[in-house]
Amino acid sequence: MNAPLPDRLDLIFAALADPTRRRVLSMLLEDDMAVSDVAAPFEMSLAAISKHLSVLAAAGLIRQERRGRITWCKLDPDGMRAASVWMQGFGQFDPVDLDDFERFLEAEMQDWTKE
Amino acid sequence: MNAPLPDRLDLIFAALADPTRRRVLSMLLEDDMAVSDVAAPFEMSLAAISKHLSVLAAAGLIRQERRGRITWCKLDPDGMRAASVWMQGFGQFDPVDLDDFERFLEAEMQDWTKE
DNA sequence: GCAATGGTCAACTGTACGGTTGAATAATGT
DNA sequence: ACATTATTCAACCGTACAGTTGACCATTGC
Repeated sequence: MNAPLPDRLDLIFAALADPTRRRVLSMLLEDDMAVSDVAAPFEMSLAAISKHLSVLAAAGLIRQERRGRITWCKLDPDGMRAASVWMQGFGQFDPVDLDDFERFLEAEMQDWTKE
Repeated sequence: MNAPLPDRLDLIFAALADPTRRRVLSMLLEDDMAVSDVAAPFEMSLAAISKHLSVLAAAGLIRQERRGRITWCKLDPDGMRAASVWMQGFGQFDPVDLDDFERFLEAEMQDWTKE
């Protein structure tokens, strides 16, 4: 069930390469959500979002738990941490600047709403 | 010239999603290299590696500097750091464990030589 | 039971990607 | 000048991916 790490990194980074999926992750950072609720703010079909969620789940970035007829989506930080640790080795081991992170998130927000 | 951040993250994560390119980055972590030297340990054509290097350069993960007839490839930690910072926000802000990183690199190494 | 809601599956489309080969460009060595 | 080395370019191939639509389960409400 646990794929070799390089393959897992393939899945994780490929999953993160899509802006829609990154935006979904940011949404889940605030709260667990049902699939429909995740899909609501997007302009694409529910099926498309469902696929994106499958990609994120396969990468170990989220976990989906079906309860009744709704499927809850929950962030799974373990997948992300694996990739993050891998990447840290290239950044000259600088301490992480959380202010930077907030600015980045803001920049993404602006992009979603600008169009 | 500086693309909006989400687009940059697209490029960065997409570049990292390929195991060949991650392996190239690990090689460059040890030393700057000419294109041919980068290509040597791989079983694919030089042109293929050249393309991979272009992808990495476009993502801001490496920088290529042509001197004479050889093109030197050098790791550019800035691109990676941008993505790393973005990711840290999802990992519960845990401190980075460099021992983990070394184990990960080893795992990748094993995979390259296994076959 | 029946209709509505929540989500996935299947088939299709267009486009991007990883790889190949062969020719082209440019700098070096003799 | 000429051959060699270093690298890219161009055209092409197969496959994977993001999106669509429509049919297909489940589960809940009346």
